[in-house]
Amino acid sequence: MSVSQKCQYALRAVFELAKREGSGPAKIADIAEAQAIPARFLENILGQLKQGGFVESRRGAEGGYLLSRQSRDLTIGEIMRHVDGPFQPVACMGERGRRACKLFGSCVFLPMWEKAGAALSGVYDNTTFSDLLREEQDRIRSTALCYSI
Amino acid sequence: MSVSQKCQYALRAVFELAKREGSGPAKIADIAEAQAIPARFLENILGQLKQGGFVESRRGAEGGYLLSRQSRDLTIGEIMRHVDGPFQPVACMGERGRRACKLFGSCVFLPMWEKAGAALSGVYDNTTFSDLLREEQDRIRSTALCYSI
DNA sequence: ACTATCCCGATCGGACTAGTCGAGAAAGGC
DNA sequence: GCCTTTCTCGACTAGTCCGATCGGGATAGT
Repeated sequence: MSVSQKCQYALRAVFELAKREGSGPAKIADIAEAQAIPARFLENILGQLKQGGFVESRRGAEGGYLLSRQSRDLTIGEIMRHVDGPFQPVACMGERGRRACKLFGSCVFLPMWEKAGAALSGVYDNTTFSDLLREEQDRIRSTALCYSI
Repeated sequence: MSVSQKCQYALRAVFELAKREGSGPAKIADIAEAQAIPARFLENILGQLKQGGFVESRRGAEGGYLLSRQSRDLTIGEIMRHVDGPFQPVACMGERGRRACKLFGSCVFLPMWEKAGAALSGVYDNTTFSDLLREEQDRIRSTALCYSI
């Protein structure tokens, strides 16, 4: 049910990179400040995202991180799965857990857990970072409008 | 995302009570055995369910627990909320958390978290214990059919 | 009185989460 | 060649929460 803090940071970091798409590498320190993430912790997270092939890094002066894919092809779900694991409400889903479950195959709840996991996938896999980007744009535009009135 | 072990036990316990609807009180020990729940732990859980008004108890010999409502009017979602709390993927949903969030109202992700929570509610609030009961009946019937062939 | 059963709070170990740290390696400017 | 900037990697830690257990008490039936 709940999304780990780490995962939320990861999403915010990727979102920040999406914001800066095409503006060269972004430094850890800058991302951290922009998104209110503990800088030292963000190091770990970006490392993990790099391993997953979501971001690339440039070292040395003027280095930093870049999105390796276009934000329009990058879904929230992909990042979440990579950081927090698959959308399984309970451990006894998937091959590994099913063996350990004492009620084995006959669990009445299993179909429901699967529905729930699918429901989450439905939300998270159908939201891309460019969707969020657009939403933020819209929001900024509407508040700007408010001020102008 | 994940449902606590305690909550799974709670659901199984209520399910077991639903199974025995109309057959007098069920003892902790019996429920525990039937559903593979640590008996001592189940005590806590049933106590909590009682406080929530989901079950009633009878003390002394031939005592035990009973469902206080009919299983057809009792949803999975109600039990889950009472044991694990509301369906909030992140802490910064709801009045209390929103104040603590550093990105305050301007968080791009919030609408998505709300959608996710609603998706879960959609699954869990629309499943009653009698639904599960019926599903189990169907499953038993179909395996019985298998054997007879 | 005796027994079966629920009841309540305290407690505990172990896992996991969030976060920190130090030292090192590559890239580029001078 | 040296220095600065930046990423890189693994180890480490403090705190929190979860699953589970326990002892002793209250209560109802026989």
